Amino acid sequence: MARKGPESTRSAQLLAWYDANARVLPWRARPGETADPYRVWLSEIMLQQTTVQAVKAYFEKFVALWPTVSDLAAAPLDDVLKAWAGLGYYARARNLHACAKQVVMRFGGQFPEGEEALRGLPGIGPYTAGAIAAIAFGGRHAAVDGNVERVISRIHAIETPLPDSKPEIRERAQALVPEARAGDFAQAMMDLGATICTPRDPNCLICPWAEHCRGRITGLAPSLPRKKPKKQVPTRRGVAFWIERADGAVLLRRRPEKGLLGGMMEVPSTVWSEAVTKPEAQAPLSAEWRKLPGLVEHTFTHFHFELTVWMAETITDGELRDDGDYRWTKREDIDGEALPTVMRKVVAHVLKD
DNA sequence: CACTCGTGGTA
DNA sequence: TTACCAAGAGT
Repeated sequence: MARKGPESTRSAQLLAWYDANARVLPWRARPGETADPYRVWLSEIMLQQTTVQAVKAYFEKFVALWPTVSDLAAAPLDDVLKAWAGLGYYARARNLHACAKQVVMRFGGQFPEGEEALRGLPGIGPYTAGAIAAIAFGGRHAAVDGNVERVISRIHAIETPLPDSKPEIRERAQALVPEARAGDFAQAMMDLGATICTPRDPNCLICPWAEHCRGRITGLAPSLPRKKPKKQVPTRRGVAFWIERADGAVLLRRRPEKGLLGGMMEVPSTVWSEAVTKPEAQAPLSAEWRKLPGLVEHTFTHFHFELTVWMAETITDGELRDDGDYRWTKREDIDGEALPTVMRKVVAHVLKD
């Protein structure tokens, strides 16, 4: 048998560090426990571009509501969207539900073990496929997320900016994955990135890889990985229409399946653009409008948003101008609706007066 | 490949 | 306040 290379030495060092420092997380199997692929998958979807802290409560809620993938697959999509409301990136919730149904229909309720098969399921991309294959099934796969990109960029002092450096990073990450304990190794890499090899001010003094980290040795570590500059975000504006019926119910509308906040509920609003012209012509119905003072502000990933609120009361509900997916919701039921955060801000803005 | 797609925390 | 960032995927 060939002598083991430097990669296996480094893998062993990191696993030893992990055994002593692993974080305890709700979705993570304790030492000796068998990983539950459903919990691994659910957590990985929720953790996409989302902090551990934000995910914890949602993860607990989901496993309480739906303990198995079959339970989740059997739930109405709207219930899933309601439970996901506030977590963001709502395409994940729709793909989560679609994926659960496929796992039941195509795989008898058991997640496939292969990275390739996992990659073909909705919402599972290169990172998540590798993570599930390694963590849930022990396959020798790298799970290359933002943490791993940072760690690998630093130990090899890769100065090529992202995303151009992705192929090299993936290659170097895969070379480090040990024959055994690939799942622990994947989680160790992420723990290292989250607790020591942090974006700002990395703590190289206690890093298990400090000795041979090219980034630390050259002094480049804190400035890595380099990234291509991103364009600045524009501002969009709109008007939301808060319409109350005589019995106190409020008019809500479901957004289109695709696009921003797809499938979620909203307080009916105009188009969102730089300048809104003739808001009253875009209202769901004709009414005497009262403009609420103040603004609802919200920042999305790629634009800032300023929403003003117009209010009106109506006697009947048979005068809607279009055949949009409207629903009258009682005031006390609004909190339970699938409202994204920006729309909850609208509700709070109206109710505070 | 560049862009779209949320939210909350931090310096 | 602004900017960046966090276990990315889909188009």
